[in-house]
Amino acid sequence: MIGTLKAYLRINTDLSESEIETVAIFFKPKAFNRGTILLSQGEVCKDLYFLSRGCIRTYYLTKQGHEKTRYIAFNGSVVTAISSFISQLPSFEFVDVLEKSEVYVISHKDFYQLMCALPAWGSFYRRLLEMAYLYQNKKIEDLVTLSAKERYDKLLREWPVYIQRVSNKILASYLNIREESLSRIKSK
Amino acid sequence: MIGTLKAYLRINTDLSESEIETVAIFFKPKAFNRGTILLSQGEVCKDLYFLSRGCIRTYYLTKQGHEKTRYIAFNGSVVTAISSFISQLPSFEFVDVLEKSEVYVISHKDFYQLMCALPAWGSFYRRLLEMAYLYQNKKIEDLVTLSAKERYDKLLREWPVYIQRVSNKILASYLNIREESLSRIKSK
DNA sequence: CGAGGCCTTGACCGCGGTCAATGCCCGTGG
DNA sequence: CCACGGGCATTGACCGCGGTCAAGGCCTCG
Repeated sequence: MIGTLKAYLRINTDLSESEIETVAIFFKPKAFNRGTILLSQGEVCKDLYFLSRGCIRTYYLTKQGHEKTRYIAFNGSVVTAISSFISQLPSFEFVDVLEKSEVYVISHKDFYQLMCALPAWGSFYRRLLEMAYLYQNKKIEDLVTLSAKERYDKLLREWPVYIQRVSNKILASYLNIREESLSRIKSK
Repeated sequence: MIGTLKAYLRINTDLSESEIETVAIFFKPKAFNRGTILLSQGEVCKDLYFLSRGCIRTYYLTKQGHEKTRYIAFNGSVVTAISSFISQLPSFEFVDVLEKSEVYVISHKDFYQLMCALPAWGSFYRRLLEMAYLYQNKKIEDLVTLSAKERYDKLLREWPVYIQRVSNKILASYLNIREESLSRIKSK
């Protein structure tokens, strides 16, 4: 539904109704099944996704081969491998699909051209960056001040949707806890 | 020296020479002694500092009353309580002076007005946000993949200036290690 | 039906946090 | 000028959180 995208733009940008129409043209609809890898480590991230339905995450691998999940996106949010999207250098992170998803994709090229054409689009990008910064900042605060159990409890309290929709394995890698420990925490 | 600021702007922005002159007018010189608190928790951050000489950091307090240092700025870099500067809400972090410092201050108001007036200033702000994001991202990666000793070794290898100029107490809070553990790590 | 992935449980142990005592350096004031 | 006090650094003893390794059960899907 293209309506979901337009509704998102209405709420999160200062674009006029006609500018929203213009912008929406650059977003192409796509659909993916669970397990699809949208971006691999080493590739340059050329796309930004608006997720209208489903669930997509980004993660990277440690030297020991463990997955670390940076971000999990649900319906109505935007997701990309930000570092690579910003720098247009090879990505250290993967992007993959956790649930059958419908997305609207905009290319890096179009995204930047819109920024020159529409000042409100530049403001929107700024807001995205600000949000991403605040998000990472919160994450660091949680990592350094909370115990594993406290991190889980907080997520359960504030964003129960994570616990409902995401497998333990991935939840654990998101909270930076080993799978086994998370299992023990859950069983109180 | 106002020259340091202009040199910084020449390198890090797309401003023309005359725009640099314009911008520089909004930066007011100030000097602070070691120990000065530039911003306390609960205050709204109204200033962004370009640090021409000295050393300034930002930190916050945990529930247990421990300091956690988010960022340490040396000569020639920019520092502010970003979260509060962005949101103009009360800051959860402090900003304080680690060494006698000379700075150039720009107010949030002037900063945002310049953004409307000069597109290149908007791009600069975007770049600052991008850098801040990448910095936080790296920090998370280090926190979740490296041991305390590895974090220290990495800092020593890549940014020895931290170890040279910053006290162990503050270094420890920056690396998220207890003071006592850092002491043990240093003595091999 | 079998295979592979996910989850759970158990036993073990090491990193790094905590608490406490002591030493050292430095600025400040009598 | 020296004595004192406070902050920082070091060292020791202790221990608990959570990581690691291993085994077993339970799904789902081909």
